[in-house]
Amino acid sequence: MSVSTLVTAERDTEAGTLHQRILNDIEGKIVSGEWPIGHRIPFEVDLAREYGCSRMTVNKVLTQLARAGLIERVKKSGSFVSQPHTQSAVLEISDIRKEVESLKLPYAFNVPRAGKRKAQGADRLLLDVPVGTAILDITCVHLAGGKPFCLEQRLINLASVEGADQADFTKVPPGQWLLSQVPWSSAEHRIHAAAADATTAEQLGIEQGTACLVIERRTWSAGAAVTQVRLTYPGDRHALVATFTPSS
Amino acid sequence: MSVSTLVTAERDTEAGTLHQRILNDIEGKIVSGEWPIGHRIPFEVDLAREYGCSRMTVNKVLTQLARAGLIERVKKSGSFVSQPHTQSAVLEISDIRKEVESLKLPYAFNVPRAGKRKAQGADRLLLDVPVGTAILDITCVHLAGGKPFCLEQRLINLASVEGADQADFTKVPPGQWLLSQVPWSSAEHRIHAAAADATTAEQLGIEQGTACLVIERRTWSAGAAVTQVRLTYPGDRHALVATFTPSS
DNA sequence: TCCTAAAAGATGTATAGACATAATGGGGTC
DNA sequence: GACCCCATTATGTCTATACATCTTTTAGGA
Repeated sequence: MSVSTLVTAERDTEAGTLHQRILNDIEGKIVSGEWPIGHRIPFEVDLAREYGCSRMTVNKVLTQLARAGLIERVKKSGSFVSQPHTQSAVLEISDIRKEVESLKLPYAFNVPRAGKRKAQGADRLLLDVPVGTAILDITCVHLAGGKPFCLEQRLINLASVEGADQADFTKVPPGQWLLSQVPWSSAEHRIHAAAADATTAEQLGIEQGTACLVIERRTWSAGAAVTQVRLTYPGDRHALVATFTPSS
Repeated sequence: MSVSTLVTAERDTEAGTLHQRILNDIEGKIVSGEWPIGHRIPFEVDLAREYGCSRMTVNKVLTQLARAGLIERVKKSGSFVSQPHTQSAVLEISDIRKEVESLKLPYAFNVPRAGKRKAQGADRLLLDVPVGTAILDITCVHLAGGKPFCLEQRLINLASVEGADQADFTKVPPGQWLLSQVPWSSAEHRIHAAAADATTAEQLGIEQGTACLVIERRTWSAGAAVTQVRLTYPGDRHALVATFTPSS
């Protein structure tokens, strides 16, 4: 059922390095509420004395905690336990083949539609490319155990992805191919619920109007739009799971 | 529409500190693909020479990049550009009042149901407390511009939250109160789509069967369950948005 | 009294050096 | 040739020190 799980923290309950021990210790005091929000934590030199180490070591720990958002540091004044920034969760979206295989179901996919065309005005909202840019428009149905699992509707910016027009997406699903090709990216996710329309319902083998979980992702690499994908899951059967622990 | 947006990176295109400059430089080479996945990046001593700084400075940058998942470090072998771990996104869920107010709509809420009771077997799946524990069971409807915006169904573990049984949740919504009370927490999110049942539909003023976005969150503090909440949004009207840029 | 300037106190950044740790590769031995 | 041991090498961690930077506080002068 779960798409994925991820825990950020490096949880060494039992101290490994001194760095780890100090980090866990301080984090523990914050998490437990022993040091409430707004509390000024001891100065670097005092912590250094307390743990019997140099200020540099403490400084690195505090820098890490500050980056993680647990504390805020003010020159001259000291370091303070910060208001939890709101909830932050790390959400990991693995590629769909892995997702299916982790459920111990045989994976397959088919491509009912794929074609090259010029970007139109409406595509601008999706892919962030100028009108007229050559794009690849692919629809892909992922199957788990022979039954439809997820509908993937994807646009790829041919200008920014080398060799995408030669790739054979009937052999490798586009998502997996892109993951292996495009080095790294920034991404924007949009997650919402929608009732399945007639086409979607047919392709997923569900009834029209069924509540579906829709994940739209836009990806950039070095400032240029790479791809836009819309993943539709039958909503009652699938969920995104994200586990989050402050720190790192 | 958007619940929230968060960008992790500290994007100083134009170098501030040496640390920042090296970090941006190396990250750039990875993001641009100049250093492809699996590429062994120069040794610390070589980078130190290249940037005219000490090994410690380079070491700190690489440590940070490793923590962010951009590179993997292997003793003796060197540091390598890592396979993007899959997509990771930082998802921030702010409290609902802020969410509504950021839409420039007047916020209000009402509490159709609230009561103290003992945890039953069925609650174990939700809140992770032993049967018989005293819990608070609250239903809360959040309104934006006078119209239902979100349905909140919440369980609070009275044993782990000081003063929750005295709090007046007709004045402050429970989510906001908890955020200000409980210092920090680990959380597990489950996001899925569901059709509105009769009760939900009535409370949200929508038709039965409407696709809704459901976010379930369980929160712990220092190992003890704090609260479980189920937020139901009419799906066509709301979406979660998460922006992600690699690096920390 | 009030404004300004200097001192003090905290973090920020960087260095050089030391030792620990782990993987690799190259012997040497059987 | 197979195996084990050890030197090599790159990263991991920590220290002691130095100077920069930014606030707050204090002291001084008009």
